[in-house]
Amino acid sequence: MTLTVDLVLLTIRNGELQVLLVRRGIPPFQGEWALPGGFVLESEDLAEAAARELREETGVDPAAGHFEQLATYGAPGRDPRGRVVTVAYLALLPDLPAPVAGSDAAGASWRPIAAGDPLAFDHARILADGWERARAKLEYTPLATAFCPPVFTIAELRAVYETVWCTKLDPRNFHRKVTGAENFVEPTGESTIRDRGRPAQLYRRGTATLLHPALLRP
Amino acid sequence: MTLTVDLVLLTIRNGELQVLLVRRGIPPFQGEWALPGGFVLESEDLAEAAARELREETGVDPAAGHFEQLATYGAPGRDPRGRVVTVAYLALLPDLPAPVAGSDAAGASWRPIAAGDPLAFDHARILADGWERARAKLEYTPLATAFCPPVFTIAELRAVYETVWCTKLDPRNFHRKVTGAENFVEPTGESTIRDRGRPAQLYRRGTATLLHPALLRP
DNA sequence: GCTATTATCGTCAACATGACGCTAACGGTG
DNA sequence: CACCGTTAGCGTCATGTTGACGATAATAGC
Repeated sequence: MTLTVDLVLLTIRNGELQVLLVRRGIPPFQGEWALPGGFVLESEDLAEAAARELREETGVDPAAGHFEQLATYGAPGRDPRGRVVTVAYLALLPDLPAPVAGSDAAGASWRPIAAGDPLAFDHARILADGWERARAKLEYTPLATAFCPPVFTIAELRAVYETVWCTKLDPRNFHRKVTGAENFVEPTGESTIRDRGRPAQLYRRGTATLLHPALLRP
Repeated sequence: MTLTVDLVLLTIRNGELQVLLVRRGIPPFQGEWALPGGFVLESEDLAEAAARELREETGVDPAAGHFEQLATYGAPGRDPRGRVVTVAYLALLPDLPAPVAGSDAAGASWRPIAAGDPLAFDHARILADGWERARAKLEYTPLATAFCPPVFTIAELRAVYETVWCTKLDPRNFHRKVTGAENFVEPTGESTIRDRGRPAQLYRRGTATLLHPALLRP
């Protein structure tokens, strides 16, 4: 029985939801895209193994965004080489200035999730589950901020929702909802100009862990 | 690397939330309560292994209630005998007329979850996670019906919520909410007398898989 | 200045919710 | 059979949230 961890790393770049994929260097599925992952060592916890892989493959500090266990996949035929069970972890990360360089898998790159690249093993299913988990968590938790840098505008936060949900949201209602929710975001007092138009206030993450009431998908 | 499945089987009996526990016959933790579970066979999927254990330990058909993967636990020291990773499954079951008899584990019995029995391994944590999952799922899915027999009254459904959430709900508002939600429950046309008082209509599960809007905990 | 653009505040109707009054329909009791 | 305790189910009302959208503010570019 072989146990691995696989990572669904999501981020938002260029206004698209992207996922970190690696090109497989060895069979099976050689040359195809796959989720990054690796073996669980004898002495480490599952979350540790996932965090280690995250650092190795991307140089990213797991504390930068959000990190949670997604699900475990163990269908008998999922790896042609034998019985491999994998514990999938989901991470939501801000667009990182120091990405994949200098890391283990030079073949790793951010790919638009909507591109629908064919994936090795059952990774398409794992990715779909991760995306759905992310969509759901945006509804009832303030985790959208995990996609944002430490300081951000309400419009940037709204773009996260619009990107993950593939919808458009009313800027005025969104602003009211987010600034009205207890401890979702807190103002820094600063303001900035990101695009054209009136300067926007800057916010940082609040202390809330749940959104009450939820911000439901349209 | 040893892989097992453990089961968090919840049901409501005598107006209490109860969990199926077994007395361990062998060390470690001999004589203590533990969640039922067993090894995953080479040829079976994880959900299959969990369903097989469910049948073996309780004689219950997994289709009777609701069944889902909960999470995976693999801290290095969680089993003193060596590295054992366990995939936990959660089942919500109606109060079954033909329970544990004639099954594998004669030592299995339903225990009130509130009793706070000390559990072997990290099973207290797994049970707590399962209970919390159940509480959360009642909010935004119609899964409360999984605790009910095929036909039930609104008051019985309300008792499920009150038991799992440890609260009291207003019978009138609950009735309005449940009967007003699309496809949560559908009337059978029959009515019955369960306690004292006016006879109640009988309902069966509807086809909905999500509750919209949610039924939030007070 | 003037315009395009974005941020933020306000307004209003529709809807959902919590609190609670009221009537209906039973069983039990004198 | 009248009466009462009990539970089911309907209606009402004040309150809070949401969606749609008008209005104003503050910037860049021309």
